[in-house]
Amino acid sequence: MTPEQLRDVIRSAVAAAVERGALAVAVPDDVVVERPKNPEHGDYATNVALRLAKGAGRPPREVAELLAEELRAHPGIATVDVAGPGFLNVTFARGVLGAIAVEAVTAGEAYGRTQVLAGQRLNLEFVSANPTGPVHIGGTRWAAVGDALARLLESSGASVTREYYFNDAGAQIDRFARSLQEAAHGRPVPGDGYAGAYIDDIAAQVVAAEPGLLEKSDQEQLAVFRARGVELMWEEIRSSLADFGVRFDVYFSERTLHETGALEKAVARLREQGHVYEADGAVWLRTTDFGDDKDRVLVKSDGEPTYFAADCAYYLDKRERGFDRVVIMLGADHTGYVGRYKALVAAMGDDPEINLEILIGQLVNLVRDGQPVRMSKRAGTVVNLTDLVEAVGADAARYALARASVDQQIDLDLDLWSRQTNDNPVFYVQYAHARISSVLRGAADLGLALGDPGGVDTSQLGHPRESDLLRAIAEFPRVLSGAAELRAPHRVARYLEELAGTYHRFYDSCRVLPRGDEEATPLNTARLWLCAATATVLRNGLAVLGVHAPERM
RNA sequence: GCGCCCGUAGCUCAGUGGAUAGAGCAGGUGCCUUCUAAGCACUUGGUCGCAGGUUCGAGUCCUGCCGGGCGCGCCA
Repeated sequence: MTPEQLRDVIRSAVAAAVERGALAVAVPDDVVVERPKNPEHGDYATNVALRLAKGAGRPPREVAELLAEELRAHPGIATVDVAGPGFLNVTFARGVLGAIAVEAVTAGEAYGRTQVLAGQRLNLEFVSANPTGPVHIGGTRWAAVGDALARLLESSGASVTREYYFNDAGAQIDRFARSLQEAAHGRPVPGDGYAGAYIDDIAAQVVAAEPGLLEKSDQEQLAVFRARGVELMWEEIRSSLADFGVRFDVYFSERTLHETGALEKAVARLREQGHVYEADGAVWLRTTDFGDDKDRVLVKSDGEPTYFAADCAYYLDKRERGFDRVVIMLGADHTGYVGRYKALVAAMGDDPEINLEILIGQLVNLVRDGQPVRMSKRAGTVVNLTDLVEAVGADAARYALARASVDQQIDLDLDLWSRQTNDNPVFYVQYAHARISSVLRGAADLGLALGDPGGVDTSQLGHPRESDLLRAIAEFPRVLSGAAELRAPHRVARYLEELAGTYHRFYDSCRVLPRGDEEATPLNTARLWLCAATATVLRNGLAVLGVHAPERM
């Protein structure tokens, strides 16, 4: 029996008590079933009696006793105790918990998937780094977290489009092109330009591809550096993300918004809605009508559209593609955008509480020798995605970035991570998987197979460490759906660390394979299923985080 | 000044109103002739920033204060 099934059983017990007139309450839709920390509190506990007591006008313990009586009649439940202020502590009958191992193995890759977000069409935008340089450390965090979130949402039944918005228009592209041009001529880059080895590198590639370029007119040179430079930078970004295991469904170019008249269309729509006005020679959106701090300029007095105007057009485009909700991940340095973005959605006639979700993540600080690393583009001390992957490997990098809450600033110690030792919890988790793989190989060598699911005697699994492991495995679907709803991929990582620990402790006290020339017993087979189930969950969980589950370490 | 995030063990951090607040690392003591010791057991370490409030119950919710980070352009 899974916790979800127990929840239904408890709800039925409440309904039955109401039915026979023993309890006068509304049957709750949601019943909380939790895994008690203290093993003396049974396999599962519920606070349902505490919650119903007030409505029933009776002491919690009395309500608990009533429900306990109903629950005891269930064949899968061995004991029900009323404890403390009115908790119900439930212990399953022997073998009932063990069935979870069979369920996990049988479901395989599907174990943990739910339909809690079924029917939701989501557009998830993340990274969206400008093509004027490599993906920096902050963008790398969003790559790791955003990709994990996308997988998490999908595992809960949502339909997700991963999107990258790519700012290939505007002044920063002009500065980028100018920087390339100066570098190609061996001149120092302009003060407001971009510097670094990658600029020299791309400049050289552009020149190599366009013989005679440096003899052409200034305007012609700039045009070529702009077009080819962005293209090359773009390829580098995409390939570094691909090496990181992150792919997007849509790469959306800002330039296309300018070229297709989408900006004008968006401004026209906002004007129709009556939220646009002109002042000081500029065109404004009255975002203050929707809670923003101040109104925002759409078209500057020089006639040029603002970045915000492109945002409006981009939102309109997403909206017309039929998404229920537009989710955008931004760094903490973009917190100021939330207000205006909500306002633009409202001004378009949509509901920002329903159609928009902005996830703000805190920044990543780098630390070396316990001292903060001052990053400077000009000094070339920027650490980017590729540097991080080279230093610690993609698995460790992704795991490290995804295991922290996005609300938490990360201090990434470069020395620590480049040591690549077991300071890194990813090894702890991966090691558990490798260890299980080794046991399963050993079983195969002995001619031991899992066999038919119906042939397993799950009642063999009664050791406390076995029960711990089964309960941990049973949590997985709830961990995934909870993490998806809370947009908190780090919960998956933390859960996997706990599961790995639970397995290591099981392994330490429960021998899986028969020793020497012993005959295999039903207990060996049952434990083999338990191992396989654990491996399934570790694989599925690591897959959500985009981290490999090695068979050997 | 205003807005958002954070403050939990020596360090880095978990903790969706539940019972005795946890993990990894660091420190100490043990455990490999048999399934991977990248492991396990035991152990040291806490006024959950401070003060009020809400309730059967608060690290978690509310208010105020203290401390740290980020943001408040006709930049992108």
